[in-house]
Amino acid sequence: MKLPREFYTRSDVLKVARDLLCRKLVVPTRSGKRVAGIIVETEAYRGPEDRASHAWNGRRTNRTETMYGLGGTAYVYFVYGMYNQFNVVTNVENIPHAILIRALEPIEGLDIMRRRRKGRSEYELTSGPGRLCIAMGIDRGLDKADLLGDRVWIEEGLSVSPRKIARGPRIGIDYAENWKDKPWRFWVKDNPFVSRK
DNA sequence: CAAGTGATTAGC
DNA sequence: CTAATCACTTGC
Repeated sequence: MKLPREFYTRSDVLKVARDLLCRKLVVPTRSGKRVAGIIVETEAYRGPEDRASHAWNGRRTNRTETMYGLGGTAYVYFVYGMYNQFNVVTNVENIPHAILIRALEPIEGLDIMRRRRKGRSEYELTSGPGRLCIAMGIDRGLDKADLLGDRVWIEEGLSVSPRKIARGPRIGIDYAENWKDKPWRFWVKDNPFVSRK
């Protein structure tokens, strides 16, 4: 079952980021096979007040426009000249909240992932936001894709026990001044596919 | 630990 | 228009 629209349009992005743990991210291939992974690490970004968010201070440009869309939309952008990053837009239209998916545990289509990440160990397949996009075949063609559509979606998976959730500061946002230490990164405790220990 | 890579952004 | 930056990964 795909997660319903109401899952994404909730107003508390931190809550949605936690709830996304242990859900299943699915991308079908052109030949109709499924590549999928269990979400084990997320980060919440709460524009416009969050200095770390691309939509900080109401910044609304060609790239960030996607974040102003309806909850349940994919926000995929390109960084460091090499990598795509997959995010989930939350909240209602015109409130630019989003959640970065930082790590997955591979669960379906392992053969396809291994081919796309040739020479990498099992743990390196999807343990990082750039890595998982390569393994899943996610690129900017999926920016603005509806997560209730058929190009990329998230299924219920399992709901996670609160005891299994850890939280801490977000990664790679040293520029974010007083927002950089907020514990808005969530992960599944002891899961070996989390991007950093 | 630092290079690499090019889209995006701010600032002129 | 130009220059700096970047929600990262890899190989040294």
